[in-house]
Amino acid sequence: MSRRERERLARRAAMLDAATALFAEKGYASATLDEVAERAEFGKGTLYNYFPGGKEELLFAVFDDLFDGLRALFAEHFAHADDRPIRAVYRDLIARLLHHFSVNQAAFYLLIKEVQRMVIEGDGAKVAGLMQRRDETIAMMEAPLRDAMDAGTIRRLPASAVAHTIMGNVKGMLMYLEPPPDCPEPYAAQTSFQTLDETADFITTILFDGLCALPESNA
Amino acid sequence: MSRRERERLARRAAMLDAATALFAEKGYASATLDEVAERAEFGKGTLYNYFPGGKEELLFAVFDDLFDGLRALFAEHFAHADDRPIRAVYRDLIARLLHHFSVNQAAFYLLIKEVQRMVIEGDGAKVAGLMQRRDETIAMMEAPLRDAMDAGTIRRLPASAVAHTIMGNVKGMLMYLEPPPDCPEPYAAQTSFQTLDETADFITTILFDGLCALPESNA
DNA sequence: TCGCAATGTGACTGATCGGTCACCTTCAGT
DNA sequence: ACTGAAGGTGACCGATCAGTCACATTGCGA
Repeated sequence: MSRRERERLARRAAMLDAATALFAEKGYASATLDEVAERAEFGKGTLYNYFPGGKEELLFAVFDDLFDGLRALFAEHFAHADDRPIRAVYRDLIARLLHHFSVNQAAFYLLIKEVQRMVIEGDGAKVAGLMQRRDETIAMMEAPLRDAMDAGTIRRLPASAVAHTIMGNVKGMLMYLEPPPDCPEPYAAQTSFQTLDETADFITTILFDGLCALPESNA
Repeated sequence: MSRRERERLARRAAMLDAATALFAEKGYASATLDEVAERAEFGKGTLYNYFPGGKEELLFAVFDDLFDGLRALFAEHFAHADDRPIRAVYRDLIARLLHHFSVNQAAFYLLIKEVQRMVIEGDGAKVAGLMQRRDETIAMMEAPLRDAMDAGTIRRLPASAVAHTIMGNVKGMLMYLEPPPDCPEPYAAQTSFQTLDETADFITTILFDGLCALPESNA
């Protein structure tokens, strides 16, 4: 039982890794199962033993992995972040998210691109499930926001919209400053920020302090 | 000269319209030239008389149209917006953008989805040109921001990053509150905002006033 | 050691679709 | 009216790829 099943899980993971990388590199539509099989070092037929639903089941399994990763990040972050100032908690969360997506570029591209595509092109039930997972994940940011609103520490606004806004700005800034992957010549020069920490500060400043609230007298 | 050429332009426009709608509905990869031809009420071969580069040339022509539309919107907006308070100017711009994309959903989906896809999957030169058009377009928002920064009205931050942030938040909120197009059942309920104006206020409040700056004493 | 059940495999198939081209229609100029 | 060039057309072609299946391989139990 153990040996066999452990191997099975390892193979499944290898396939998921290959699929994740390829879907991110070439896009779901352009990646072929032959390539996935080749990269995972299995025959194509074997993919169908592990993912009978074929290419689409593979994609959803990849999504599940990505959301699990994000949820783990949120859970871990908020577990250690009690009773610190809300702005600091979210500044660090934003920095963590930037780091997470920066290390794990495949996750980043899949979440901004393929989730989007499924939402737009996919059929009802599948999309609904996907959106629900996405919203559940993002909703993990909401409770501390609500608490802070109740405590009067931050402005009262729809918490769900604020959570989506934070996530959206993380993705947006990464998009803005990492338009690669293979980055042609005339790009990348004017990115404004050198480090992910600077980027996190920028996002935090805009979202928490606002453009209008001037820091000091200013010139 | 006149009659013939006018017709030619009208046909070209009809093809572009059909392609825009179909690319937005089904995605570039899934839309077929047969469908485009059918919807435009032309034979497929005719497409190649107007767009010898085939499907890809058609896509880039569609992009050009979309960016032209956005540029016209920016130009028109800033032409009438001298010496009003910067926050009001951008609140109205955000409302206009929301309205523009809301009316012109195809433009919205293409800009968030297919431009993204080209950036990630397309080859060097094509992507560079596309990014340049996008950046030129968004850059039209920068000058008034720089002026306001120089005047000390708003916080000094990288203007390009701020402009991309504004645009990104417009797109992000539309994404958040219109996940259709065909909208399955379990969705759409929890959108937080009833009107585009409320949405514009939300974005403006977050970006200009910030979450931390409390309006009045608050409870 | 043998046999068989479980699993791996990749050549094959059917469907799809971008792009082509030989033919047809239209219409401006005479 | 006639004619020829310009432009429209859709059946066709070749390439691609998801998914299948008959066969090979593996490893466990006896």
